[in-house]
Amino acid sequence: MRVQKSSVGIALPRGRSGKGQHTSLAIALAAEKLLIEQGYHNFSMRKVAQTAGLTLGNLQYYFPNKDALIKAMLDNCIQRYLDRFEQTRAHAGEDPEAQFKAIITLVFKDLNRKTTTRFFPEVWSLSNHYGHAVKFMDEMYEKYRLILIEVMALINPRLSEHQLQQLALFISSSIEGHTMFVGYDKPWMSETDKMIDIAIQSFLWLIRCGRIPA
Amino acid sequence: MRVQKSSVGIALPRGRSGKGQHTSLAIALAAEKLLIEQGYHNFSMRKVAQTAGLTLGNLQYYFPNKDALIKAMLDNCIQRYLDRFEQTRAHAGEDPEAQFKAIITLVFKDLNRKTTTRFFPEVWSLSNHYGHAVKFMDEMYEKYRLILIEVMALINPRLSEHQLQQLALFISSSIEGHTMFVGYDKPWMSETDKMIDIAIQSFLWLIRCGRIPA
Amino acid sequence: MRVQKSSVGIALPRGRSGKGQHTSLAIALAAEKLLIEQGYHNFSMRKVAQTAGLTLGNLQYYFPNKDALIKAMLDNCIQRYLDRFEQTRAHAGEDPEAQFKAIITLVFKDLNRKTTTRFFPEVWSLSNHYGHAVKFMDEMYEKYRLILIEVMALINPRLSEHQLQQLALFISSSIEGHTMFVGYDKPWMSETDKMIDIAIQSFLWLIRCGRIPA
Amino acid sequence: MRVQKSSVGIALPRGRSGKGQHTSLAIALAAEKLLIEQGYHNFSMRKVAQTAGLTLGNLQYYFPNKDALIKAMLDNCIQRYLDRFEQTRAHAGEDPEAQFKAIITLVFKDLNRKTTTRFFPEVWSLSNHYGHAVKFMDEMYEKYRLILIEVMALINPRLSEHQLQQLALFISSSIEGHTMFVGYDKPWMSETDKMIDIAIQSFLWLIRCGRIPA
DNA sequence: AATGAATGAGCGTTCATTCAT
DNA sequence: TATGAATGAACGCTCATTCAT
Repeated sequence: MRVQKSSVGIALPRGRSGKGQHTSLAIALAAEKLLIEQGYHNFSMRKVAQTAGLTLGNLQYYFPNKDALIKAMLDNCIQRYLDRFEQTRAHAGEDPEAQFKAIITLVFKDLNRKTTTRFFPEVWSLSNHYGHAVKFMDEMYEKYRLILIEVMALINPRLSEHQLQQLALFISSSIEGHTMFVGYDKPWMSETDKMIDIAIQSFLWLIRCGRIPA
Repeated sequence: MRVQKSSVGIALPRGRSGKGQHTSLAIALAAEKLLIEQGYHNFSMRKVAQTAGLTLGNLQYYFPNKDALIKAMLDNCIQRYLDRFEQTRAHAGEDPEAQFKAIITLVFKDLNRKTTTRFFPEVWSLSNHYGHAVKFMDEMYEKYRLILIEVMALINPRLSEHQLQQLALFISSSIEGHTMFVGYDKPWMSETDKMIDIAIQSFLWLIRCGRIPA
Repeated sequence: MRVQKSSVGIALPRGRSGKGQHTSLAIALAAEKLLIEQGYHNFSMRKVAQTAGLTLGNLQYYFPNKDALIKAMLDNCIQRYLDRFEQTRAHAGEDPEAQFKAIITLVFKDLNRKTTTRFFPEVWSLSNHYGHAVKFMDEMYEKYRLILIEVMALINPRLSEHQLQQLALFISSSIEGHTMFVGYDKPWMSETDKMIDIAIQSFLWLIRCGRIPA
Repeated sequence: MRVQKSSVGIALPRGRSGKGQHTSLAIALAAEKLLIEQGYHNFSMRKVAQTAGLTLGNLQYYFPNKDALIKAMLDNCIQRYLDRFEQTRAHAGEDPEAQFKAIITLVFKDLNRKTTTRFFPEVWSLSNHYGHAVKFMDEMYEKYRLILIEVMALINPRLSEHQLQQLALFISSSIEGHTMFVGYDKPWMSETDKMIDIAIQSFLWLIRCGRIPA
């Protein structure tokens, strides 16, 4: 395997310096677009190459096999989602309850986006037979829950670490489950706001008064 | 086994008479098994044939194309899931709250089964690009919600039709969302019982006191 | 091979007695229709069975293989074309020249029919690799030429047998060649009458004054 | 061999640069050979690949589908036939009548070649269900007729454009029709010369004295 | 970095044919 | 006569991957 050398003499893997880095990113984005637009069963190296405007040979210079490409695509994706969470929380001001409401609302509204509606079910399916998707999900949802935990702890400081963990798991799972029903082009898309209402009510009730098991 | 061959010589669709009906069913089950075991991206006519112990040619005598096979598999599957709901409810006695708890518990526990954990994410993904999967989901979840609605109406008769609809949507969506987290082989599988606890608590609170939007 | 016995005790091949004979004919006609409508590259036992409203199994009871079916179809077809020639000639009255003009006109006009335009090129192509099509063509065109010869001999009795043979070959070949140009849906279809004009002129000139080689 | 690879890096269609161009041509020729040898109903990508000494995958790298291959084969073929016409005419000297005789003789003699006898009926059949074969025939025969028209106009300058068109159509159609009768391995192959005699006589008579409709 | 060429496997599908009933 | 079941081969096509340049 040929290795590119950067100007400071450190050996870099393919496509990690200068133009290559840019191309790698473009490929990851093209791959994500293709996955969303066509689904995993239409996700092929050839089509990614076409979507990215590359030749197949060149694509495979950057990502020598399909697994590597999927991994890169997921890695690129996870970061963007986490950034969104953090930003929302930062913009929601100091009141913990307002922060919580903002996050729940954000995540729910996000389900309406074609990108989210299409992307996650593919990943969930993928995670049943492709190891890296499992890792992707673990990392992503872990950080997601962490944010929820921090906010919930402010709302009700009496909750133990364990109880917070379980609440976060329940809440995040519940929201994800709406993807297939209120997502983009799904039959209950127009009911999203009402789902948010119900969700916020019941989640806040759980945080404040629920007898969450220890 | 009922034989539908009529005495007036009307042609039957393939695989609907005697031996054929049996083979058709065996194929649908083999297909389901394969989908669960290997995922949709490994779901091919050849592999279904192999799983069912048939030659490819013979499989395609029964199901002339892949769509027809998938349709048959889903149709076969939907019925079995709905039957389970009904049975559970029937066995749960007369108390509506007990019935509700039994159903929620059943559905949650069902998520632990490998079959369920693997099957549904594939269908959700499928439903983004295969029409019949959409229809399958619509029918299946509609009946599922109907059962929830009936029981909830008994628990709190003041809830309007609309409110019941929305509650059912929220509850069923929330439960489905746990598939990827407490399902078979998933990292939080052992927390299932605690999730059930939380779920039942918050769902019952919603049914009794929640200000569900109209 | 099972052999049916007729009422007089003579063994008949499949499908030659009573209902069977009728079905055999229906199959031959369905086969011809399919060939014309879809071309030889879409000509399969299955499609013939479907066109004829039979099951594949039953079709193959009458014609145990594809060759036998094609043979039957061609045999059935040849007779109908020859009958048309004879009838035309009979209806054209006593004047030989009028008879000749009538035949030429008939054959040319026949090229405009979808049936003829589509059928013959398939047979010509078939005759390059399927023995029975060669035999079909030989028989059919031989009788066709015979009719031309009889009429031409009346127009110019000085022509030798050999000369008549060659004239008939030239004339029939020339007309057949128009199939691909003035046939049904072909670019020069509307010029058919003018081609008939030219053809009759030049053919009559040849018959009367041409120095046809001996 | 000209190499078309440009220096500015513009992507070329597959098989147009260097080695690829050579392979593309070899494939087209192999395809033609197969069509002639085995007929269209035996014309498959696999057999073309085998004839050309390629793997199926590689053949489909050059021609991504069967249509593209057939198109390339026909396009390659048409040019060679037209070149022959032009050459013949050029070599026939200045006398228009001699040119005409030379062309008619060439085309007739060409029918005796296995290549021609087998190729054209396949194309005629193809043109009933494959669009590009229609285009192939239109272009090819149009140029063919154009050459005839030019020569005939010199023989009899009084003929109108329209009359020339019709004569050319009649003459070319008539000659084509002989393919199935005096072609390679056909029953009247040995009579070719006599057919040429008759054809030239009657065609020249038509050109000079025929009352060709306006 | 980038391209074009090549391989071999697998896919969904159609088909002629055989056979038991 | 007629039907349904089954086989095995072939087809057009897409694909991941490898390699030379």
